[in-house]
Amino acid sequence: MRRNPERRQALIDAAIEVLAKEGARGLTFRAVDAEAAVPPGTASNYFANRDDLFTQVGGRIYERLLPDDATIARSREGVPDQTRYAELMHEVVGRVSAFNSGYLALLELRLESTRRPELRAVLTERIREDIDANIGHHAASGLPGDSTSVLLLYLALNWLIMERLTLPDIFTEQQMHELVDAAVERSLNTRP
Amino acid sequence: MRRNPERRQALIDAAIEVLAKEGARGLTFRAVDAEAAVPPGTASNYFANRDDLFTQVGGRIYERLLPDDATIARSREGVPDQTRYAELMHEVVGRVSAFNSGYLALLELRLESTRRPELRAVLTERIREDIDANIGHHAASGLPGDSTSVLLLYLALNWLIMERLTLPDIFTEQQMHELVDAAVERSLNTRP
DNA sequence: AACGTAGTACTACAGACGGAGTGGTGTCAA
DNA sequence: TTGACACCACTCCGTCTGTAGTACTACGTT
Repeated sequence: MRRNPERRQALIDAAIEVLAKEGARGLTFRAVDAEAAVPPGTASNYFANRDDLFTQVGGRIYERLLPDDATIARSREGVPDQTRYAELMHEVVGRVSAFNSGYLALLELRLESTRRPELRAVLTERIREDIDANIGHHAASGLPGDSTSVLLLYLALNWLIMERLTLPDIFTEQQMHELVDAAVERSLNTRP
Repeated sequence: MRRNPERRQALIDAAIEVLAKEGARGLTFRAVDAEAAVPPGTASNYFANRDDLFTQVGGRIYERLLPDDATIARSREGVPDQTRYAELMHEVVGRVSAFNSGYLALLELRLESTRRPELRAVLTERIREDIDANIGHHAASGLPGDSTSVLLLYLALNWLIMERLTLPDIFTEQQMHELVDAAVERSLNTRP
C-alpha cells in the first residue's frame, strides 16, 4: 500500500472518469491505470482490492462536487434575497452538471452501494453532512422557508441534474432554467 | 430470434432482476439465462446482441412500473382534492419503491443509456410520454397547479424514491412521508 | 390415426477477451 | 546499505459471445 498522496489523488480522479465512462463494473485496476496513464499495476499498489477502491472514491468524490473557495466567498456577498438565492441554485446546478463525469460517477456509486455496505456507509455519511450543511446555511441566511423547503429543493434539483445528464432531451435548457426558478420561488414562498 | 412471447417476457423480467442485482455491466446472456432458470444459450436466441437486450428491456420496464388497472380505477374514484391527491402520490411512491428491482433497473438503464444511443432514444420516448400523461391527467382533474407544479412534484418524488432505494438511511420513513405530503401541498398551493 | 414439417427448447463448444494477483527489477533517497 | 517505490512481465482464471447441432412438441395434412 503506497503512500504518495498526489499520486493517490490522481488515481482517484482517474477512477471517477472511469466510473462515468464505463460504469461501476468497469472500474478495475487496469482501467484506472490506463485512464491515469500510469504503468499497469500501479493502482493495485494503492488500493488493497476493488472494494477499497470504491470506498476511497466514495470518500473523495463529494469534495470534488462541492464549490471551490472562490465560489463560496462570492455566495456570501450581497443581500440574501430570492433573486440571489435563485442565482446560487443556478450556480449549483450549472457547476455540478458541468462536472459531468463527477456526478455520473456519484450516481454509479450510489447504485453500486446497493451491493457494498462499506461504500454505502461512506456515502450515507457524506450526503447527510451535505444536507445538514445546506439546511444550516439556509437557516443562517434568514430567508423564509423551513428545513422541509430546503429538502424539497434538494430533491428536485438533484433529479433535474440527473435528467439533464442521463436523458438530456427530456427537458430543454429553457425548461430546466424555469424549473430551477420555480423550485426556488415555491420553496421560499410557502403558505402558512 | 425466437418468437415465443411468454418466454420473451419471462426473459425480460429476469433481465430486470439481473440489472437490479448486478448492475448494467452484469447484464449478460448467461446471467439472464441463470436468473430465468433456462438453459444457457436461451437468451442468446431471443436477443440479437446485448444492445438489443438493453433496448427491449428499456421498452418494457416502464410498463411494469405503471399502476395496474385496479389502481387506475381506484384513482378515479372520489372527489379530487388535495387529500386525495396526496394519497395518490403516496400510492405511487409506495408502489414504485415496492417494486424495488424495477426502479433500480430503470436507474441502471438510465446510466447505461449514456453509452447506448438506441437505449437512450427508447427511454426518452417512454419517459416523455409518462410526463405528458401526468400533466394531462392533472390538468383534467381540475385541481389547482399548472404543469410546472406537476413537473416539480415529478422531480422531487423521483429523487425521493432514488434516495429511499439507494441510501435508505438518509431519510427516515417518517421524514419521507412528510416530504411527500409537503411536496403535494406546495405543488397545489401556488402563489400567484 | 399416422405422418411430416416447422418452430422452438436445449446442449455443447470454440474462440477470444480481460482482469486479478504476484514476483521481480531498477532506481532514488535516507 | 537498506527500504520504499515505480514499473514491468507473466500466469491463472473466469466469463462472454456466437454458432452449430440435436431433441422435442404442436399442428396441419392426408
